[in-house]
Amino acid sequence: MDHLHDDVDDIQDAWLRERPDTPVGSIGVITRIWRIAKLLDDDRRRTMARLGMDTATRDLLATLRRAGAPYALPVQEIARRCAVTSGAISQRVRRAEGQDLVTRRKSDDDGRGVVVGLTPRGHDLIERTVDDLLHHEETLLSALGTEQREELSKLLRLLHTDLQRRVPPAGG
Amino acid sequence: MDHLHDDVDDIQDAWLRERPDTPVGSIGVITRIWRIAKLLDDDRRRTMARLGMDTATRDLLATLRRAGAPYALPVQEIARRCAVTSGAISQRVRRAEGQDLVTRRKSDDDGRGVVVGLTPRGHDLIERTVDDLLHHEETLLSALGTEQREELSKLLRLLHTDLQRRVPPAGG
DNA sequence: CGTATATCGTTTAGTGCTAAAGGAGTTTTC
DNA sequence: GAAAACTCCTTTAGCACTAAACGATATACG
Repeated sequence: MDHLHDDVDDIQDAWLRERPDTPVGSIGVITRIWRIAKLLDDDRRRTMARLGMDTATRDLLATLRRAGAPYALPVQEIARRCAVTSGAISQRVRRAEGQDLVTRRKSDDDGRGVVVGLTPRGHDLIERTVDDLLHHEETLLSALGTEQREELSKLLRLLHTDLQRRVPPAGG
Repeated sequence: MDHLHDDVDDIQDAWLRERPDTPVGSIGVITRIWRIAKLLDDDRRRTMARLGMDTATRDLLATLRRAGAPYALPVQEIARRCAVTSGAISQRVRRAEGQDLVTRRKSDDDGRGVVVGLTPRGHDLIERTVDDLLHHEETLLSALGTEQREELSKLLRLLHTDLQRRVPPAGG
């Protein structure tokens, strides 16, 4: 039996009290996902600040590193993989370029296209950061046992897949 | 039959391929929560824009409305309930005050304190908005059956409760 | 072919957050 | 009961995003 109770239960109860006919069923999932995402975001921002980085740059470098050699992708593809607009990537790249972490070059195939690649400095930096972060985030989930984590992943995957169909991505 | 596969599986597989010794176990939960939160955020922003509102103002008005009569709370308490800094609330209140949706008055008990209350206009606006939004968000979860939704809520509540202990709230 | 349409990346305006600093009022302590 | 410490709210600087507008190239079509 879980006698666990959180702020989100309060929110749901409050709407039920104030407006008994309003459907409150989505709150338990949606508001909790929001709140957890915010806590994780705040935590990651601080962790990155401690390492002299920021979350946006980390996301950019990690995406390029993960792509495998030669650690380069077109802007459009980075935007898709990071789930932000191409304008956001443009800004991220400009910032990272100024710190010599990435380079831009025109695409060979397409005169409009720009390919962004990791510099050695950028490669180094992400290499030194990614393990730290993933170890740390492992501990953030220690409230959940292996089985609970798998069950949670499975349900979130189902919801994520469906929402991607339902909600148009942030335009490009 | 979970032959389901999403972008997050790709991210996890890519790290495993590129750095076999890095612990990737947290990705399936944390990255998915992030992505889902972003999709929900984008969707809510658009829904609110369509209704001539914005998500920050909605959050403020909803918090006051939910508190019940007389629909007024001190800034500090709003910040806690909305899980943002008091500086953010200060800005939200200033914007909403300009549209005659809320009022500020000095607290009787504490010369430092400020109490923010809904105006009739603010009450009206949130009343007209909240049902629409909750009905809409109900449909966003329709990929999940009743039982899955309850299981998901339960696991998220467990994680949320634990993270609130672990991660310091955004100061303020 | 040449014009219309679409796509790619960038830029800009607008929004909204955190963190940190500051002014004002309150509580604690000796 | 005065000084120190704390709390409350606001303000500011800095970051980062979306949406929309804009040039530049690429593709499609009659």
